[in-house]
Amino acid sequence: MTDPSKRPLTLRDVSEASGVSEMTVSRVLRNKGDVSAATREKVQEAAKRLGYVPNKIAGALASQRVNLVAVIIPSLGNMVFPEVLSGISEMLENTELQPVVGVTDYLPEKEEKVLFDMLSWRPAGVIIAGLEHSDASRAMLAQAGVPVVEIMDIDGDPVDACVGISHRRAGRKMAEAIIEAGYRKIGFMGTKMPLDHRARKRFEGFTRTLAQSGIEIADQEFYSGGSALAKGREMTETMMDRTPDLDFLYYSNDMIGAGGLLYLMESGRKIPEDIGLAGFNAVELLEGLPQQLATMDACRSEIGQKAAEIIVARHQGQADVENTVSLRPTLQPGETLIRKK
Amino acid sequence: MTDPSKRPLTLRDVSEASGVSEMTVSRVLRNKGDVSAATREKVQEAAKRLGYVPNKIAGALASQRVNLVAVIIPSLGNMVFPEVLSGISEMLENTELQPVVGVTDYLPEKEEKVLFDMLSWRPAGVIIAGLEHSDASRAMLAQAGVPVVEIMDIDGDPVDACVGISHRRAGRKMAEAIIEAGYRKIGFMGTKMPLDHRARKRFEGFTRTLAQSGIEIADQEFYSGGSALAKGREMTETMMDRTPDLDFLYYSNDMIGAGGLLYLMESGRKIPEDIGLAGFNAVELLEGLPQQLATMDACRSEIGQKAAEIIVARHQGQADVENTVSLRPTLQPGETLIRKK
DNA sequence: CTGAAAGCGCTAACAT
DNA sequence: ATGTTAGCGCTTTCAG
Repeated sequence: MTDPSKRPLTLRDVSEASGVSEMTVSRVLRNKGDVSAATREKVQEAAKRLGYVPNKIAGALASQRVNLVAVIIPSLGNMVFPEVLSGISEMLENTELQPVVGVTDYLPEKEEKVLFDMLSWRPAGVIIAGLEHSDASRAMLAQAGVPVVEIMDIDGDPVDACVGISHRRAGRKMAEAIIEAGYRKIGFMGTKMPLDHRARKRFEGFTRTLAQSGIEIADQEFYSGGSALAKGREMTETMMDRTPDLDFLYYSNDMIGAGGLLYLMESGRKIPEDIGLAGFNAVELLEGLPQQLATMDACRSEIGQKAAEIIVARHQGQADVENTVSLRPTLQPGETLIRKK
Repeated sequence: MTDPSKRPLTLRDVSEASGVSEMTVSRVLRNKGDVSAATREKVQEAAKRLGYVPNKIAGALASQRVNLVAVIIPSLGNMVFPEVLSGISEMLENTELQPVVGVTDYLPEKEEKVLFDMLSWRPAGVIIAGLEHSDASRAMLAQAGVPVVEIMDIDGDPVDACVGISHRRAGRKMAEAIIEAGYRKIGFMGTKMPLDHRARKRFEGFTRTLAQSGIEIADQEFYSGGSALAKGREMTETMMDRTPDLDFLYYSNDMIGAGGLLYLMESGRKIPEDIGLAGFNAVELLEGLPQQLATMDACRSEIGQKAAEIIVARHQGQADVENTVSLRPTLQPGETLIRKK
């Protein structure tokens, strides 16, 4: 509030200062239509001198155009989502569109509120994490009248377009790799999942595939809140005490996996001979661990890029844009998921 | 673009559907002014049935009021900033205001662009990281006509209000603690700092204080990009090879510090007898490390809260709000900064 | 308690 | 190449 007195400048102020009509000033400032070099000069000088900042609210109302893309994600603390955002920003960089972020904290009611608030600004498109939404949210998305891309997950029924990986498949692939490597007594650790549908789907794909080989999860443990690394340690200790003969631990994310890894190394367990480990997400952090944790890349950056690409294409009027983009995560065995013995 | 045909609904549509004047519909939807329970009912029913989403663009233009607070930060990848954001969101939760985030990637030109773009939406306030801005940016902030809070840092000259810690003091305090603990041969590792003013100020405070005790940094190493944990390892290895008799390593952030810690433990160094370590930021991650790294809390969450508090107070017309809030980071010695011998 | 009229600051569509 | 006119969808203000 440095200068609370000064009313924000309007086009009119620039018009008067430059002696050019408002309309022409508007043209110059938007690089629209033909304007002589001379007037253009005058206007730009005046605008800069006054420190004019256009009022997009008025502009948007008049033109019925908003260059904002609503991006709705569960959390910023997860690192996964900032990376998706980077992908989006990158792709939007050279367009007129720009992302605006809303956070839901994994709460459907909050998602509903955030969505409503963002839609009330009439964005040019919506990118939203997940395929599970309340009825009200789905209705809003369906009625929005702009492109909607649901991201991260493809196991479900998108309102419009979707870009992501199959988490069920990811769980299945991991199970297959673990069985293939000869592990049999498997423990699972993850977040309490009622609202983390993707973690839940991975778990489902995982257990189902094990079941097909006649294997049942030997132990499991869930957490919420706190330092993931520390939780990974704690849960691993708890579980190994409870079920000492486990020969593999599957973690629903890399951070708790890293905690488990550190714990087991300190306990003197031989990895991966004695016990194997795997996480999920391929976070950068893993590169600095004493041993490379097995993981699976969730294609975070590509998801963001592809989603943004779809929004841009649709925004430009292309109707024939692909509607579902299924990305394939790659298994990175690292040094903790290797044929047993 | 699920239903590209349907033009977004307007107040008028709700008005017609409910048989109530636009004005009264507007009143109901905003809970403003007195409306009889009966009409209120009718209107709400109609609005919900139609799936009406108010147009904030029109509303903002008419009322000259926008409930958005621009929050401009260098990066989302740093974890520091999401935490500041949480503090802001938390504080704004029960007000009519809501944060909108812009990211600068530590680039002054991008900051200028982001600021310009955000100001063109006429936000109710601005929270922006750092005290160093281009002349153009400072001018925009000064002219914005809304409260501006510069955060993270207080060593400098705020445009309006500011909330943060003194990074010079933080560097000094760490130096004092290290000297006090008896370490003398000190190495420093950090990011290449031309644009990270806060890291630079910590470094300055640190070296200056050492100098006063006649100590000079014995070795230093800088990095950019890549996995911070891995970089911490690499740099530490490089430095210990080059200068084997170092007895303390000060890292400009906890992630590289953690990498260094893991590396040194693997190398069989006794910590903190043999060599001491410290980072900066008190990130949650540290809780899961095999040994608790010394660090200093940057008061991230409080900074966000306080900044938001100032915006809210000013927004409500309080002119007498404190202008500079200096928070005091606490040194957490952990297990890696303890009296030598 | 409810309604009618007059803009908010800009741009689309038409002049000139 | 430049200017004029009429709104965009809502809220403010003032009348009932």
